[in-house]
Amino acid sequence: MAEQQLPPVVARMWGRENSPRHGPRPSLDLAGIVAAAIRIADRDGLEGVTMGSVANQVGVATMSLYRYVGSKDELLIIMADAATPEPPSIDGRPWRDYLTDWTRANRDFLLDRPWVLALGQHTPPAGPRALRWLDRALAALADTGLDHGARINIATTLTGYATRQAALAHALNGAAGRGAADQIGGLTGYGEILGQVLDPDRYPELTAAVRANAFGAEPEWVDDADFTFGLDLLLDGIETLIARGRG
Amino acid sequence: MAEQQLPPVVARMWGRENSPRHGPRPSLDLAGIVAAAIRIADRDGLEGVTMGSVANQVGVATMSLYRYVGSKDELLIIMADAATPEPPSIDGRPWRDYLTDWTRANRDFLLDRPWVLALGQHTPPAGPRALRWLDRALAALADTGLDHGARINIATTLTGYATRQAALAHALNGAAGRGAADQIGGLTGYGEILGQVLDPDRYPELTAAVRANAFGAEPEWVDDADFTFGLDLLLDGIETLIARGRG
DNA sequence: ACCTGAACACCGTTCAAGT
DNA sequence: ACCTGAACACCGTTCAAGT
Repeated sequence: MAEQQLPPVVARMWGRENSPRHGPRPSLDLAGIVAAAIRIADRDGLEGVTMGSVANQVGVATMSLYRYVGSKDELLIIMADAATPEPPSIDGRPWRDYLTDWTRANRDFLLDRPWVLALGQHTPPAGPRALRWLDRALAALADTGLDHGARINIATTLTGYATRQAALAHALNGAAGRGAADQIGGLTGYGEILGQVLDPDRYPELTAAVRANAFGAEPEWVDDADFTFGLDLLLDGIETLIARGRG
Repeated sequence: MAEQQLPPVVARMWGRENSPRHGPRPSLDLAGIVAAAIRIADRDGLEGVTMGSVANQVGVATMSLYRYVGSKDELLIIMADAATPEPPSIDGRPWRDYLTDWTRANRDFLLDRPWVLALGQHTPPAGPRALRWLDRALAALADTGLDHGARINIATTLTGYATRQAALAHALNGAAGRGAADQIGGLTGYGEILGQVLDPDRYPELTAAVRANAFGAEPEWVDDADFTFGLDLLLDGIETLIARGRG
């Protein structure tokens, strides 16, 4: 009975549609459609993903897709989860080692598939893959004495960090993009743009930062050293918290 | 000469288009168009914002807008910046006090205008308002002995945290939405959904968390206590860093 | 029960014509 | 130099008709 009140998207992500199954066998399945859509997104970005292009890729009429997904929005949500890899495995490592790896893998996956970034994180994790990541982070923190709420919070904060970092790196490196957003980051040099536009009276600190070349000509300020820097900030905070709980 | 190579969006955000100015006076200006678009987004969300609806709101034909913006994408980027308030003022407060306030104000603004979340953070900050926020964060950290790179990094991490927190809170509270994404968060009870869907063997830790009621029936786990919790994690990390630099 | 052709409503953008 | 009507290409979605 409870099954019935699952939101349709969630039900579909977990293969829980009630499928009556008589009459002609379906010539497709959701997984095939989603895989095709992911292939298109990997090749052409998110704006290449069209109900038409997906149907075409799968060899079917556009309207047939509506037998398998409620709407394009639904398809996008399901795609984002299906495109997420498995989290790294723990192998008995201490929590700090593992979560460093976990967060970096999270960022790397988003750099590989930047279109997942564009899909936004407006949805609490609800797909099988997203929840695996959450589960693994909780497992890594199992022996720290932190309660479930704190552990969930930490995992959330770390994904947030990975997401932000990936978005920034992508924006600054992404000379490839066609959209208006991509004009800002690309080859032109972010620091130079700021230098041209800032009034030193209203933006004194930023002006100083630009003059100190804090935004190098190359987008080095979002490279791996910076990633580690911010991550260690977070992990130090977590370590403090654990010590406090024990002390 | 340098002015010329500003990306068009940036030039427009800072009022730097080269305006030849003869012939009939324009009956509109960018600011008016952007204000109208923001009004629509506040009322109807982002999907209410259409070149047609904006033009209508401003009393002009749809195509006239293309005299003022290069594309709809550009308009959205400019909107996001224009809708950002001024950052809180420092008033000589110590960095930790101020950055706490700064981060919370950042989140609150995004909760007020959730459509800015949907616009994504795929662009490095380039508008007058976004850069004011960055400048103020740098100012707060001026006396800490951290270099520009570190200070920029910290500001970035804190905005990332505010964004993530706002996105999550909005998703979990947002029974109001129409999209497929909003079905997951709303009234149904996020914890209940997880409970129905999780296989305890593959998701042992999450299952335990759900049983421990870590995702209360009310979405209390993204409330203010949680916000402060994660933020303090970050600030503790920063404090450690500053102390290390001085020691 | 599934697939599909035709059709609808809508939307971003271009262009040539007006003043 | 600005505004606009007409038109184009495209897209998500519905529905009734086919098998």
